[in-house]
Amino acid sequence: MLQSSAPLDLAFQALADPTRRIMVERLSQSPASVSELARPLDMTLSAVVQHLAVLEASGLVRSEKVGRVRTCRIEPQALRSAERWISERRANWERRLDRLGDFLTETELLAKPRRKT
Amino acid sequence: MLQSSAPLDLAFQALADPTRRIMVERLSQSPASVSELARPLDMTLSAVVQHLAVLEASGLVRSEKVGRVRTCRIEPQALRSAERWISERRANWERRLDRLGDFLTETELLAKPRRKT
DNA sequence: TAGATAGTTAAGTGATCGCTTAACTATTGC
DNA sequence: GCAATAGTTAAGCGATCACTTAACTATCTA
Repeated sequence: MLQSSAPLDLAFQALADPTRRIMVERLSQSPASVSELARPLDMTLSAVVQHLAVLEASGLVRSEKVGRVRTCRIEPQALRSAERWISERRANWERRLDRLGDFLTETELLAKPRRKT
Repeated sequence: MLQSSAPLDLAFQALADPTRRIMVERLSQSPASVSELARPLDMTLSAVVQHLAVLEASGLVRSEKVGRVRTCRIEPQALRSAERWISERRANWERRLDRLGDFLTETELLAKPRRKT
């Protein structure tokens, strides 16, 4: 499925890289400049800027430049969308398992009504 | 950051592809065979098998073969880990925003104690 | 047992990724 | 105004990705 770039593609793609997760982690504490984001990372500033571009394209991070400093901050809405997609699927599956459990219990009760549960 | 393949890398990587999200979506309804997973997808069975391998490597999906049919089902635990990573970061950020809000309100109250809020 | 069904595996291909180097621009402090 | 700071951009490179084709292995059914 070539070049789909739906919002969720971009968000999960962005979160798939450990460097970018470190950046998100950092930004979840407080906003930070590009150099601050780069500090703990073992790569060139250039690489960090490129990661930042991915994060911004995904909507997970927003930034604005004042003077020569670009300040980056997290955008919780995009985070929420990704989170919701997962939780809905998981919830759906778990609801189904519950119903199945109920069904099995019922069936068992009908088959051997004397057995205590 | 070459070949890190931590569990979260694999999970988000797996979820980044729309085809694989369709497969997870399908599996969140009920278990399914490889061919059933392939039915709505516009690609060869071979490609679907390869996507399935990615999903299994990520731990999001588990499968077992009986006779010539491989039945796939969702593994909610891996889904939960990914979900939790996101929700913790988001929660962290939002808690911070709340504290900031409180601080600003307080400051405002101290500065202009007469103003009603 | 022959033919259909269900899936597997390997090899190849073009596109995208994650990075580097290098050259550059804009801002700030002395 | 000059040097340091902060970030940007383009080109290039090897690795990985999402496929395809093709050849193959089981299993089931008539």
